[in-house]
Amino acid sequence: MNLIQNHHSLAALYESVASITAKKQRDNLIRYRDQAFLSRDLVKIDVDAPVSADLAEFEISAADTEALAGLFQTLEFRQLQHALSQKTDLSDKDYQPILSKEALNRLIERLKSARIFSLDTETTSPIPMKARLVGLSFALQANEAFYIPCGHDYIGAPPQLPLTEVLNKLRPILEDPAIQKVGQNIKYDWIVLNRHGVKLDGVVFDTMVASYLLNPSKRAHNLDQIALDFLGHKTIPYQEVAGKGKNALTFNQVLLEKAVPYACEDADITLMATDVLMPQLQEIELQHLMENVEMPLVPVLMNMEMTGTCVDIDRLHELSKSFAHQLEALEGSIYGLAGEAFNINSSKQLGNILFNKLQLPVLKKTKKKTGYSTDVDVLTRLAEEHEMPALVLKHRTLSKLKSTYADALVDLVNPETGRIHTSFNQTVTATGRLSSSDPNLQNIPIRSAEGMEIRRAFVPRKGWKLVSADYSQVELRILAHYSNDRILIKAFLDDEDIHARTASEVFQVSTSDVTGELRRQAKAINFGIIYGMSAFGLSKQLNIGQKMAQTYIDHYFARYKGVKAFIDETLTAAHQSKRTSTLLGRIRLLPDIDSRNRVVRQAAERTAINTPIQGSAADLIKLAMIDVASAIREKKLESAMLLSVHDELIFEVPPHELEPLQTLVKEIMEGVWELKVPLKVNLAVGDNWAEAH
DNA sequence: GTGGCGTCC
DNA sequence: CAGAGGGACGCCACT
Repeated sequence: MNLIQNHHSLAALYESVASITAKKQRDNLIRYRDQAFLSRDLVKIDVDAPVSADLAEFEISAADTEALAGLFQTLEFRQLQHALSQKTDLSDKDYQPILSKEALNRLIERLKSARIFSLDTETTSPIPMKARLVGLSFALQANEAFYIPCGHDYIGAPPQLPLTEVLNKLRPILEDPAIQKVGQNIKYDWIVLNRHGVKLDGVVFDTMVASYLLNPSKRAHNLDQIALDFLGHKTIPYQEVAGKGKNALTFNQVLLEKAVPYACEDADITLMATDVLMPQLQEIELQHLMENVEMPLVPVLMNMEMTGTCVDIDRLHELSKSFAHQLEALEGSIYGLAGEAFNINSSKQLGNILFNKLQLPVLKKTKKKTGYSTDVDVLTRLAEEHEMPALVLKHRTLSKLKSTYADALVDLVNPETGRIHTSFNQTVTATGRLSSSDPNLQNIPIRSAEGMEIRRAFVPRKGWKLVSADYSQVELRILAHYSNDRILIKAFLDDEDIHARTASEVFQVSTSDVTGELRRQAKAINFGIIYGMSAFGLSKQLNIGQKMAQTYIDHYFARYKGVKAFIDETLTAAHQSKRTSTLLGRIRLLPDIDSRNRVVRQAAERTAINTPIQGSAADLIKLAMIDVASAIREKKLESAMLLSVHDELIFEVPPHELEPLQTLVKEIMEGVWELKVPLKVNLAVGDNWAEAH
């Protein structure tokens, strides 16, 4: 039996079901599949493995057909199916364009006296640091919304109110903290408005963030999804308005006839969704997290993104050139050993050379068993038998550094600001962490010497310094707190080297006899505990036998009895409640915790253990970011928070603020929450990110 | 669009 | 007996 776990096979399943169901049903099924996949808690069906790669030949057993039939009859499915089969119905909607001063004045009067309203911006780009404002929409009550176009410039576009005038008139409302606003992904609009000279205030709710808190495991929290999930409403597809592919229009080119209903619907749905989401947050006690953590974090992230980070473009160019030279030399050597030229970046071609031509032993297949694995593990072991694998590894490293960092970062420098503006996404990770993209500044290299050179290209503005503040062993401290483990707590109270302490306990030697090697092994054990690693995993990690690994784990739990108890209790609670939660009450649903499939169930159990630890660390750093940001504002410091990398914050600091900034950051971060062990923050200062570490 | 791989915490 | 480590993002090849 094979569990449907990915989009591809689920799609295949639906395709095959479709062949045995009516045509109409089939269309709905196919349209349904994204949603079905999304709510992993809804669809969980075992089917026989595909008999061929051809999707059409996917076979389902009688029992599975029955299970599917059951699925089709669930209320949730039928509702979604119904919603999806509907054409968007605008007949009961009152959506109006605002084209005259009089109409704008009337709208403004209503906005002034509104209890709460939603707003949405339409722009020329999905990148808020580049977007130009094209229009704004507002909704004050359900089924009614207004769109103020002020930048549609296609030939024949009707006369519109000038952007400056619109913003000047709206400014007192938008900047009034007492007038409550809601939005969908409001950080985007906040940045766009900020760049157009309007400092939004009074933002109390973001539907995207709310949807995320209710179920952080969902694939997406966009408005279309929210409309479907929470309102059973099918929204106007963006493609219908702007087209798709390379012919897609930017919103300034969209006809008003199409723009008005689309833009109005966004504001309308946002407001209606707010009414549904707010009580749901209250019901499961997420309101505190929403009001005191996630919403206050939004403008903090906005400021970080808008400030951006300075990079030394010349250095990146130099590095790219140097990498290119080294890659060329490596290619020559590798082709020589292979006896032919091939694409080293293709694991398929590389596998052919290594395992067919050179007849090296196959140590591992790829995940889907379709080919030979050539990952770092395999190549490292093969390096003992042949010269080529080591050269390929070197090639991989340099190729990665060149393409992903040296070359890509340069392209993301904003021409207006000369800096790199990452996006911090607040609604992506299942645990509560932030993620960073375009570019991802949370995975800038640090381990290898060449990687460090990339990090060296991250610099402060002229005359300033970079300061980093990182939580020391924050996850293990949280484990100590949760488990109340005697040994762990004492170790942190005494500010011991935690991995050395573990080595001493597990290997039964005095701390003075802990060698580097023992400490390394203990470190792997500590992380293994947090991640729920098995004896198999540990044995692979440490290159020891599985028996030995199991012995280590047994020794660990014999010494750290509190940790053992914590894991047992957490699992019991998870099985009982089908969820797991963090220090601040963030939740993660665990639909698979009682799965009859052992692999699936155990994965859920690891999640149940890891999420409170990883997620609580995320809670704490988010709180710290909010407090540090307000302290910087209150003390009127020039220093700016630039980045957050899971347990670390990076600041750009003028020389005269170095001392006060560091004191303040350390105090706030260490004092952000009282645990049974102290929180510890390490500070570093430098002229680039490599030095400030 | 998916799979393989590698970078980070 | 297979499958056995949490969370991300992004590049390249391939289909």
